[in-house]
Amino acid sequence: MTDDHNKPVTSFDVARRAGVSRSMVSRAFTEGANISEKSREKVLKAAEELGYRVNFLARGLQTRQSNLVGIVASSLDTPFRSRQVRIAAQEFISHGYRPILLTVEPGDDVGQWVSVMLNYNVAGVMVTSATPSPKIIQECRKLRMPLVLINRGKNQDIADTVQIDVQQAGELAFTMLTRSRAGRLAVVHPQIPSYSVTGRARAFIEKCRIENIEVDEFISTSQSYAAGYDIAGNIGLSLDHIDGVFCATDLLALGVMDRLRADWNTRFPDDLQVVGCDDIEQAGWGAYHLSTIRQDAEEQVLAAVTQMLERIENPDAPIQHYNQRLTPIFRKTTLSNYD
Amino acid sequence: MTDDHNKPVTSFDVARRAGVSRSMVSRAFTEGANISEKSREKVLKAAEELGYRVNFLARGLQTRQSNLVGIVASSLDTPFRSRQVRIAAQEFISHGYRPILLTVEPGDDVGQWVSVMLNYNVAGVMVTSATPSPKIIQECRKLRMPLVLINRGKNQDIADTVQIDVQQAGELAFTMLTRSRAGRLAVVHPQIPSYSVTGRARAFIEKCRIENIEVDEFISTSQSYAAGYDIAGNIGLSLDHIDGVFCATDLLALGVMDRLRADWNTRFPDDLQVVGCDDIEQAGWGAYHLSTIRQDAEEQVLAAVTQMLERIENPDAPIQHYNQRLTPIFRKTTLSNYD
DNA sequence: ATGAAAGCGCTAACAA
DNA sequence: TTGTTAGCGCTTTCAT
Repeated sequence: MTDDHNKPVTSFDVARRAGVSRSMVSRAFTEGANISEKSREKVLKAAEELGYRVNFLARGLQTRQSNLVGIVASSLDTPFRSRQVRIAAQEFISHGYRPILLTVEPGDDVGQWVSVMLNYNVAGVMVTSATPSPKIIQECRKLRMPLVLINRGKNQDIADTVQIDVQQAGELAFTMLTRSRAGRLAVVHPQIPSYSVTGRARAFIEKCRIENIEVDEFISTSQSYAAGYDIAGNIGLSLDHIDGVFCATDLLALGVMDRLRADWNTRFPDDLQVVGCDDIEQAGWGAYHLSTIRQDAEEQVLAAVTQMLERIENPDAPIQHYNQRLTPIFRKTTLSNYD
Repeated sequence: MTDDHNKPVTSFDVARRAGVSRSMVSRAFTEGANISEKSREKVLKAAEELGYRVNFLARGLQTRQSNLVGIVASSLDTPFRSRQVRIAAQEFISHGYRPILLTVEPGDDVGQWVSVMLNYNVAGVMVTSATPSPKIIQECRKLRMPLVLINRGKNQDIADTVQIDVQQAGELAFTMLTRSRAGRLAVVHPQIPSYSVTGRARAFIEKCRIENIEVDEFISTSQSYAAGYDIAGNIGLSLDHIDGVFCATDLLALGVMDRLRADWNTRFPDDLQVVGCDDIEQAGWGAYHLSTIRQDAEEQVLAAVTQMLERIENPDAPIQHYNQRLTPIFRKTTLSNYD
């Protein structure tokens, strides 16, 4: 305990103290290495006394692989996204990887961040935000750097992806709304296009066309609660001829409901049926009981992590696309369920 | 473009292609290095063509410092925590650091994770979850590894901290509740102790004692919405003699409100005044309009990041404690404001 | 301004 | 089972 030196302690120091070679130190800290129990204990003891810790960066340099992975995500403080990230981080960690978290801000170029990850020799990158450019995706591929995209569309089959079936989402919403009472519908979705969110709205509209049901389209400024609250100002004006609305995002739906209740005293589902999408925790809260389409974050992220681990294992395997199952959740903003 | 080799390209390859030495490549990628503009361009061009990227791990090995930092957080998918983490990540990134995110699960030992960070030569660690043991804190200190704790108490002055004044929080809640109508109060807080959450509840109770006001204590199983919803079953039974309740957490408050509305048709603030703490986004939602005590996540995290950067700069500076300002937010679950 | 050489802390191939 | 040697990819004196 007398070593208050400032110098970080290296394997060399441990080796000397334990009276062995540096290799032995390395072996003592390597799973399943060829070393006698006695030596290992000797080394571990010396290491303990010196406060030695393996430098993973140096190890990675040598083994040419790090157990770092990248997670690039936007809107991290949004319920659905934070859940995704929590699960992803947890899952990676449980597999021995350490996630570097890169948050994407509205103006950012996702590709830039993916690119930054390359500097760290990460074992792979998971992105759940805007879609990186094909160019950067190509680069990853060329560098054999595993890349998995969540809900960014199939992207010309050049990266592994996990996504919901937007078509199914749109149709499901339609069915949930019209099952009991066919009527005049509406959809609200954000202005800024996004594969998954815009996609489900488009699919919904398409389905309405096919079924010959009129549908009003309300464009919000974003996918947030506040955006829903705002746009509901317009929806309120059309309340007399709309009886069902599909909000492309739960958050949007919650905002819409609160505004409509406040300014028009709307009752759900009697005056208006509402269906959201995602199934965030808040959708189930007592103030809302929102009927929605569940996109299971856990299943989604687990699938993505699995894809990534598999690709790390085998970089040349064919591209994979995991299509996520969607589940209708009937709570109290729709009139009836499937029975 | 004909180099589809599998080998990662190194500074050596770039040097050869550019017809210079490896040192020059290094210089070309180093801010303010001694290199002519002409050479730099030459190198950059060659690098571009080869798809070269500096290996930060190797660089870190050499310079003995990495721009990695650790964030260890629990309950990442909770509104307040996810906001903290989003801001922290963003802030670190904007300062050129890359955050490694370690999520702590209920059974986990925080110290273990802090310890893991040490393997990566991180520049520092921020923890916003359970408190690491004094032992690990000491170890960090010994290794001169910057460590900043958010809302974990002052911890015997051995680590930098940012925290709210729990005393003030408790008193503020008391004042908000009793300003207009003194009465019988209650407090709900989670069973599992935590410096900040338990602290404010204790302070509230203490204040009640001092002011000679009776206070009922309800212990919830956690700080979640669901826990609030559950415990409200008990609160409902006492509704006839309670007219104000302080929930140690906004989430708890929201759960309490929903349950009380559902089962006892309680109106806020007429039947019962409620004050939460944190000021998460949902507290301001139309369904709640919860009066609360704001703990500004942005200010908090910025302060923590600043502390960390300062300590990286100067490891021997005296320990710092940042006491965060609390702001009462009067919305619609209390009868009046300060005026 | 540039190049040669040494070394960061580690692991892996090879000998013994 | 253990030690020796040679790098991993980079930066950094120190000459030139």
